Amino acid sequence: MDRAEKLSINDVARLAGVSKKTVSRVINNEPNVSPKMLKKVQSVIDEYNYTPSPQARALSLRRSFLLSIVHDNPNASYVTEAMYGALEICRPAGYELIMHPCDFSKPNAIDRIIRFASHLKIDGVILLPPVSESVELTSRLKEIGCNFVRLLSTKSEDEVHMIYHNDGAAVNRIVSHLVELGHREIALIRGPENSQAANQRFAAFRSALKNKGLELPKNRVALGGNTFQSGIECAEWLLMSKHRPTAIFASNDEMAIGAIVTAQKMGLKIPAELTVVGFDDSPQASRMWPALTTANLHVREMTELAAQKLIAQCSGDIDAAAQVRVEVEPTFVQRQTTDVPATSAENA
Amino acid sequence: MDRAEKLSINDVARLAGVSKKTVSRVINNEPNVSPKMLKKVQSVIDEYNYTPSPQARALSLRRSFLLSIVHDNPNASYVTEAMYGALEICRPAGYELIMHPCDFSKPNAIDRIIRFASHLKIDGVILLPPVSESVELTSRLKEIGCNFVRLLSTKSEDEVHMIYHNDGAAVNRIVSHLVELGHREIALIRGPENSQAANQRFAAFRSALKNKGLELPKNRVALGGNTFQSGIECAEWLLMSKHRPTAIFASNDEMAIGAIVTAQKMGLKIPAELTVVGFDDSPQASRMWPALTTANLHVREMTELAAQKLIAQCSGDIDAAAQVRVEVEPTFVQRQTTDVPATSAENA
DNA sequence: GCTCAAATTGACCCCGGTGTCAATTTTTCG
DNA sequence: CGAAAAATTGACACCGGGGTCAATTTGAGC
Repeated sequence: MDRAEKLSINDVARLAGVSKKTVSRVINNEPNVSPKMLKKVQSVIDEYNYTPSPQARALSLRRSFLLSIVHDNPNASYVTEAMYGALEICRPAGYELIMHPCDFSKPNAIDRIIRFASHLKIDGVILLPPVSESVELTSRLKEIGCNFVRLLSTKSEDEVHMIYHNDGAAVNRIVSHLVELGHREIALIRGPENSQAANQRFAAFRSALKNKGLELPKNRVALGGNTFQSGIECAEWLLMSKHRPTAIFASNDEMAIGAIVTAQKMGLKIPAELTVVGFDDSPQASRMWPALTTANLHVREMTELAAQKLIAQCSGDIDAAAQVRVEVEPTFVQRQTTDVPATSAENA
Repeated sequence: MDRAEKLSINDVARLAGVSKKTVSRVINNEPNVSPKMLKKVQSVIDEYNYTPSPQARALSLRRSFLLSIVHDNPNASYVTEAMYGALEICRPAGYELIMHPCDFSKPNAIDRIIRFASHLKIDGVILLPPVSESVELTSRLKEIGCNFVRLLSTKSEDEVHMIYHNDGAAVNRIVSHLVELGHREIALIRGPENSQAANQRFAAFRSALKNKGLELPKNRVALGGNTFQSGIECAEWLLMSKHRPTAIFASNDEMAIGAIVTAQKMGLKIPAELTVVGFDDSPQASRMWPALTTANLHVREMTELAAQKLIAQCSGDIDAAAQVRVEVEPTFVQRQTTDVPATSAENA
C-alpha cells in the first residue's frame, strides 16, 4: 500500500482536483467542507496512504510535535518507566518523544538543555528528578516559552506544574512495617545532600521513627550517592559498627541492593539476620532472592499524566493552562527481605 | 545570552546587512565566502546565539537529522546501552535520536515501523535484535529508501549492513571455562525458537560441548523465552531432574538470574552446588551476590559504530555506501557464579 | 425568479531554510 | 590598463504545510 515516493499535499490536491487548502482542511477536520469535497479528498488520501509532513507542519505552525524527557540518570529503571509512560500517550496523539539525558552536575548543563529545547522548538518537556528540582531551569524554560511538567518526590510550594509521589506517606508505611516486625535498631542509607528527594526522605524517616518513639543516632545514618557502589560502602560502615542495626532502610533500591550484597558477602542471612527495605520498586527488586521489599512510585502513571497535560496545553485546551498539582500515592510492596520478625540480633 | 525570541536566518541577514543566502553559506561552511563577510555574519551569529531551525532545514534538504533505534524490548539493558551509544554520536553531529519500541510479534508491526520511518523521514534506523533479523523489514526499508544498520547476534549472509557480536566465540569461551572447572553435566537454558540469536547460541553451545567430548541430552536443554520468569521455570525443570546438572548456561542474563533465584529458593549454594553462566553482562549481573559470570557484548560500541555509519551515509560520504560488516568480539567476564571448581555433585 | 446572507473554495503569502543561476566584484595576466 | 576568468554575492523559487481574505457557490426568504 505504501508507495516508495511520499507524496505531498500538492500531489493530493492535484489528484483530487482541488486546491491544497481544501486538502489541508480535510486533514485537519476543519468545518465548512462540503461532503462532496470531503469524500473526494479523503479517498485520495486513503488510496495513497498520505500523511502530512511533520517538518512542514512544524515550520508552519511553529510547533514541533515533539515532547522530551530530560533527566540526569542514576536510575535507569525510573527513566525507562517514564519513557514508556510518555510513549503510551505520545504515539496516539501524533507526538514523538526525544529522550534527553544530561549530566546535571556540569556547570553549563542548564544552558545546554535550554539550547536543546529552543533549537528543536520542543513543545513540552517532562523533567525527572533531580533535574526537576532546579528552580533556575524551570524559570529559564518559562523565559523561552517552553511548556514543562515536573515529576517530583514531594510536593513543592512553587507555582509550577508538578506531579509528585507522596514519599512521606510511603516512608511512614515502611517504618510502621519494620516496627511491627519488632525492629528497634533501624539504620538509614540516605541519598546525596544536594537532592531534595533524599533530604525529604531522610526527614520523613526520622520523624516516622520519632512518632514510634525511636531514636536515630548519627551512627545509624549513612550518606550514600544513590548508587549501588555507595550502597555497598554505606552498608559496610553500618554493619561494622559494634551494635549493628537489625534493619536498614535505603532511600532507593540501588543502594538497598548494594547493602544486601554487602550483607551476603559478610555471611549475614537476609531477612533473618538483617532486614532491608528499598525505595523505587526497580525491576531488579523483584528479580533477586530474597526479593526486595520496597515502594512502587508509579512513575509510569505519573509520566502519562505529564504527557497528557503537555499535549493538552499545546493543543490550546482552554483549561490546560490551569496549574497541575497531582499527588500520586506510592504503593508499599512487601517481599522477602522483610519476611521474618526481628530477632534480638545480639552480635559480636 | 539566549534571547527569548529565536531569530531566523532573515533576522541574522538583516542584522549583518547581507543576504540570507550568505548567512546560509556561513552556517554551512561553504567555500567562496570572503573573510570580511564571514566575520560580519559570524559575529552576529555568535552575539545572538543563532542556530538554524532543524525543521526548516529538514523541509528544504529532505532529511530530518533524525536517527531512530527500533527494538522489541525484552531486554531493557541492551536497549539502554544502545541508546547511550547512539546518543554519544548523534549529539555532536547535530542529530537527534528517537527511540521506537514496538511489539514485533503483532501482525502489522512492520507496517507501523515503515509508516513511522517514512512519515518522519527518519534519516537512519538502527535495528536491534530480534527486529534486526527480519528480512521483510529490511527489504521494506530499502524500498522506501531509508538507511539502516542491523545489530545482530551472529554474522548473516545477507548483503545488508550489519554489526554483530561473535556469539560463537563467546559461547566457546564459556564452555571451556566450565569444562576447566571440571563440569561435565552442563545444562542449557536456551532462548525462543523463533529467535536466530537463540538458535545460534544453542548450536554453538552444542558444538562446543561436542568438541570437548561431552553430550547434550534433551533433558539438559530447557526452552525459555528470554525472560526472568522463563528462567525460573526452566531452572525448576532442570533442577528437578533425578541427576541434576552441575552447571547451567543460560543464553541471556535475565534467564540466568531466574535460574539463580530458583536455585537459591531451593537452598542450593551458588557456585558450590550449582554453577551458572549468563550472556549479556546486564547491569544486574554485577549487582548481585554472587555476581554473575557472563559475556559482555559491547552493545554500546556496536551502536556507536552503527550511528557513525548512518550519519556518514546521510552526509553523502563517498565510501559510506560501502557495505558494513563489522564483527565485535564479546568479552568473557568471570565473576562469582563460577568461582569454585565443580564438585562431584552427587545428589538425591 | 431575485436578493442577500451564509457557506464553501481557492489564490497567495508566510514559515526558515537551501539550490540555481545571474549579477557583481575581484583577480589574473597579456 | 583593459579584458577575460574567477570568485563572490544575492534574487528568486522551492520544500510542504497553514492562515487570510477575497471570490464563488449555495441556500434562504419573499
